[in-house]
Amino acid sequence: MKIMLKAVLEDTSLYQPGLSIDCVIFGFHDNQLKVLLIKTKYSEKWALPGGFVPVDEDIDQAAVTVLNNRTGVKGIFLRQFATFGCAKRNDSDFSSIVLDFYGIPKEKGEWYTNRFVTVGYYALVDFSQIIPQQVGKNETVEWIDHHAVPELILDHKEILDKALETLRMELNLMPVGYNLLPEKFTIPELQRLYETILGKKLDRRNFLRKITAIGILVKLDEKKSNVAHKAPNLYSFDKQKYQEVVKNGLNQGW
Amino acid sequence: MKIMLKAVLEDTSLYQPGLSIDCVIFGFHDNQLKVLLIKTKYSEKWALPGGFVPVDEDIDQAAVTVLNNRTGVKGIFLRQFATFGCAKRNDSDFSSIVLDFYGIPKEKGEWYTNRFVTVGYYALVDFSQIIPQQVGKNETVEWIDHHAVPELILDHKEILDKALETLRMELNLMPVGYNLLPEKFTIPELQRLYETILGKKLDRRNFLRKITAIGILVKLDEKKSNVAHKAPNLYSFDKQKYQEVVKNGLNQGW
DNA sequence: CTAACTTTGCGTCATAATAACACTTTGTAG
DNA sequence: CTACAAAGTGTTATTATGACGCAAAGTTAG
Repeated sequence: MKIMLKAVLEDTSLYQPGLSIDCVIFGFHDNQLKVLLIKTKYSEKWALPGGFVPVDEDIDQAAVTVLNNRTGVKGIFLRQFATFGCAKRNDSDFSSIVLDFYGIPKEKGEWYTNRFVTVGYYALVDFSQIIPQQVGKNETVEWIDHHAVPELILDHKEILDKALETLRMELNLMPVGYNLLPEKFTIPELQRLYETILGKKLDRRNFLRKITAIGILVKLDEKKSNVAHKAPNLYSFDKQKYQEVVKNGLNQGW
Repeated sequence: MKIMLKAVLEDTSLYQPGLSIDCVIFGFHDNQLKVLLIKTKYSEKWALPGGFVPVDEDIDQAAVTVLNNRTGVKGIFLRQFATFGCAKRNDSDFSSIVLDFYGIPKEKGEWYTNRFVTVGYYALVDFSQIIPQQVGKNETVEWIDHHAVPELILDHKEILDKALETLRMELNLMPVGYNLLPEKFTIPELQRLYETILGKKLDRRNFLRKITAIGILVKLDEKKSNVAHKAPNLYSFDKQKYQEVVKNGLNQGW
């Protein structure tokens, strides 16, 4: 949220006032659902990667920019899920600390101390292809297991929770995996992804049946190597059909 | 969106800049899904009821205020569904027309001519209990069949479409009807509500089976009177169970 | 008054989707 | 070569769904 705050304050007229973007960036590694978080130097707490919205730019585009800055990857799954506008988001103590840290005088930082509303986006990215980008010297970017998320600034925890809740719900409407797994993967890996997102165990055999019934998987003539026990078969997604299903949706209740 | 624009411009520091609320208010009458729309005097086009956000107020609360102003009813179903922030929303031609109409000089109306991002909410209300409220003398408020929606200002049509799409999707996650129907209603009425929202016919007998299986209906010892043909039985919702199901959700795909 | 018609209410039946579970295969580790 | 762990491939019982049939209740047309 404070990407290039200094630069923004140089000419605040270029940015939408009182509006920010926050991204919940999910990755999958070691059977863990990871979230990309930022450790700021001006606070003990962590934060979601975020940014501001140029006045002449779509908010969706601004979210893409945030994502590119943090992950260096383009063309990934990104979806708006909610907008957060509690009045108490206006934590002037917090913004004062940030301004102090950067040595910005209060008059100049007034734009930033006003009440902010933030639009939440969540992204699904391939962990193995993303090297967290350090933006500026004053923060560290890290993948953190979603079960081990430390205290976050402001209402970022609430935003993160809502993102995960939305992702869980969207699992019923679309397949997931194309964006979170490498090109080639195994069914057990895909299953563990689902289990991790849902937070519960699934039956191996029933999972296979349901997931293949969707018609988005391509069984490769290749097995995973260097694994303990029986080598699982490798699969990849039929990108064409995958996109179709994402677009048209799965189970329609009515 | 231009409720009390004049009053707002009196002291713009009290309002969140560049941010508005737009409400898609659904009602059900004569087997038609109705939307509450505003006919403004300064344009041939219609608009969604909207408003601005006081800086010290939650956006959800601001949406409630809009709703109360328009329908005069409190405690109704209201849900945020998306935020619209296309750069082209910044239609300066449009805002100039509005300012001209109200006779507001350009300097004073600068706050309003800036680019706006709007948060979309949709509401479900009992048509029979709502008398559209006229706010100010320069606009008319009317229930309009969602199939007969005229041309709307800016991207309001897109917002309306997205609201309906969201409502359709949410039908798979929760029951609907408590907010749209009168206290007592018949199964055929409820079915027609579902059919209207979904835009397709449902089988009478299968509908009854599915809807009763949810366990939210109470069969009353009373039949609808003054109707042609066989008098249908009246039902009401078990409010307790209804709320539970809305909270916990229906079909879990996984 | 009666026959035709419309709508409601309550079923059935075949099929599809889901949950629960058993056995075999393949490779590792000791 | 034996024990073990994970993968792959079933089966079966139960439930949910979709497609219909038929009788009851009330209205309308002649």
